Amino acid sequence: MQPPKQPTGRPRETRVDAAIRDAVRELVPRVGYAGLTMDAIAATAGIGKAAIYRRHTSRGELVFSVLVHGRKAQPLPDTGTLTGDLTALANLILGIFSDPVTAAATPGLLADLQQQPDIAARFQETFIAEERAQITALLERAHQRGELPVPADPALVHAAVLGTAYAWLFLLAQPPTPALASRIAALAEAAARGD
Amino acid sequence: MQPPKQPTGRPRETRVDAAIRDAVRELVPRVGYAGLTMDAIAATAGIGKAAIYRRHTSRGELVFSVLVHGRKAQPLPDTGTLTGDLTALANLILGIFSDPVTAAATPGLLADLQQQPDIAARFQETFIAEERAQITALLERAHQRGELPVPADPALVHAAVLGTAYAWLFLLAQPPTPALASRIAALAEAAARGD
Amino acid sequence: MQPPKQPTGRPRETRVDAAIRDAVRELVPRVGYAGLTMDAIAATAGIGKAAIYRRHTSRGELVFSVLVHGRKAQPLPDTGTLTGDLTALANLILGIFSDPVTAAATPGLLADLQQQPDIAARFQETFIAEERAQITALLERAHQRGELPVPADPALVHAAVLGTAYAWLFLLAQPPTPALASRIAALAEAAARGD
Amino acid sequence: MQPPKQPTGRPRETRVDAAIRDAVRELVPRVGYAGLTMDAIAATAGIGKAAIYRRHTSRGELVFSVLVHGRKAQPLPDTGTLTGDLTALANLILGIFSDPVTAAATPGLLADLQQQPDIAARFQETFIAEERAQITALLERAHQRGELPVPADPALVHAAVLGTAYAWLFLLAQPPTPALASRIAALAEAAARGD
DNA sequence: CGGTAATCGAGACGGTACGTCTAGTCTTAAA
DNA sequence: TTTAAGACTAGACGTACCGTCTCGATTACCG
Repeated sequence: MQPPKQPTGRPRETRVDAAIRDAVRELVPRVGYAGLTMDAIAATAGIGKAAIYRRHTSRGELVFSVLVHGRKAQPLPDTGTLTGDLTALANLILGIFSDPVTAAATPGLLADLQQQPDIAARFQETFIAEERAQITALLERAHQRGELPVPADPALVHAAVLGTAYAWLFLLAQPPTPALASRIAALAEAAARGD
Repeated sequence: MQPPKQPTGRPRETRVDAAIRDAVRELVPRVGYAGLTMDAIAATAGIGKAAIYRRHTSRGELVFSVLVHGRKAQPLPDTGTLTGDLTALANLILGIFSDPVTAAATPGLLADLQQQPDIAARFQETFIAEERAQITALLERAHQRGELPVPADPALVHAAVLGTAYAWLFLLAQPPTPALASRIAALAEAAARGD
Repeated sequence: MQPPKQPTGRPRETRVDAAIRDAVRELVPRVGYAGLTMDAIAATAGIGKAAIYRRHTSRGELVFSVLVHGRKAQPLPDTGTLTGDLTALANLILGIFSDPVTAAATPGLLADLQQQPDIAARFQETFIAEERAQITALLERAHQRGELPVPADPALVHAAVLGTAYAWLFLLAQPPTPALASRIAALAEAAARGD
Repeated sequence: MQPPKQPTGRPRETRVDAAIRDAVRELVPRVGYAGLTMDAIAATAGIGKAAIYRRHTSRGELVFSVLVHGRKAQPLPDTGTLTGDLTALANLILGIFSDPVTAAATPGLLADLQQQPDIAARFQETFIAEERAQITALLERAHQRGELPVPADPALVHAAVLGTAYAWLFLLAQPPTPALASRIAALAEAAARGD
């Protein structure tokens, strides 16, 4: 473990980080992920491009950091039933995907992950791992309550909830219905029971 | 009914279409969707760029035409049971996603669909609509056999099968397991039963 | 000398040659020499590009043929005096350069000559050689009349008349004045006398 | 009087201007004006195309700037006689036209002037105006010495010297002879005397 | 309080792909 | 063999973007 390197020189301005974040959030819904350019971000934020590259290594890493890494973890409530917990999870995921900024950026972000292993790893370690921990916990609670006779596979439940929501919105391009979360929860519960 | 427009001038060469298709199939797994350039396609195919742009309006439309539209429809067998039919469907979808060319291109292609409504529409009308028809048919057969007391929602089954497979491979980045198809089929069956 | 090769098949249509010539003459003043494209010529003439290339080897050769080679030789009158003959010559050259089509095409044509030795040779053998013959003849007549004690150098007279007119119009970009021809004739006469 | 516009950002590098100039001078004699491409200039200069377009609006403007505008004015000596001054002028002009770079570029450059009024104006204001000033001065000196009873027309002398040299080299495609300069001077002197 | 060092906005830099355009060739069916 | 129509290869065009670098000015800490 290296010593925390005493910083010298002029300190970075928090204002710049905020301006970058705001500029990305403003631009992504308007021009899309593919139309997002570093020059436009810098111009919108009123900063220089060097200030961005001092904080982020590439455009993909920038968008990832702003949209995924910068997201505050949303805790899931313990509703007391497996169905309730899974419905809350499905609602949470649908909420994330329905946010205009996330919706516009997600497919492009996933495309970038294919080519950039380091960002893909961070995606797994943060967003995916956090969700997985929540799922593992709620399945464990259900197992302890006796709702699940055998321990469920968290990966399959994860894929079922996340994938069905993603496919509904981005592959089938259908608007979310009020009942969607509970229907996703139902099929995820079936996946958990393994029947 | 439009008149069959008498073609004049030199007809387009089938050889060029084939060369484009082969070049894309060769390049995509090697350089990825983002690294695919029109110049490289033209050079690899041994043709001029104008010949590509005469046939395709954009890189996204080109890859879509080659990989999605050019795909021959694969019929699903009637296995006689809902479980068997859904397992065959899951296997078919996993097979498509596991093809090296498709796997390398799919996330990038889906990202492009967000920005290009015309291609998105063609994606819905071809790939999605064909799959939907197959799903609708197999659910109808199951209903007639009495396996499904009430008619199932094809859209939810579709999202469940397609999305879970997609999430497993591209979001969770896990290798497919031998049991994956049958487990996807099981949760899709639960979605079909609506329980 | 090869036999005059008996032509077989469909004979070439004179109409096509005329259409090409008219199209070039129409387009050159409008779009300039640099803006002249083979497609535009073919479209304007209502013919196919192959019909042009069957008659001309390149764009430069086409414009040369139409504008220089296709020009009917204009005979100079024998005015009886050196001054009169040279003034007629200067008027002839100024007239050629003042024609809208020739004016728009000449600088571009000369630029092409630098790169295409075969066309440059034809330019020398036709336009330049014809003018040179006229100049040689009028100088010879003046010598015989006693106006020129010693034979003059036709090349210098040629350069003086042709060059001064060209420079006035295309290098100095000045409009021709009524007296210009006689003033050019005067300096050419000085060049002929060698004083 | 406009404010001296405070420059911000990274200043342009002199090195780039020099590299562009050198590349053009190297390429023009080798490939000709028509064969000169922006890509080749950028590659030869070892710079990006954007650096060229940041400085020059078109190929014509680039070559003009490098070859005409970048030329250092060559002063004419006061030889004390009209003949001597005109011979020096003719030698100067023949020298410019005989430079391999200028010779290869001049006809193409003049062709471009026909289509680009802004460059044509700069050509008049720099190259032509400088020469005209020199000619006006030497004619004035001759008038004051009594060599010219009436003031001569600088434009005609200009056209005579410049045009005869141009025609000799580029229209008649003849190699310059040792006596050429003095013969051009003689006919220009006749033009000055107006006889 | 003056020096050191990293920051800031601005924008030029090399490199590369884009989609368009042109030249000159070739291929069709019809004449 | 010609015709009109138009597809073909090859390659330059001028624009746009990425990620880096350079400028003068600014802002903290350290001695």
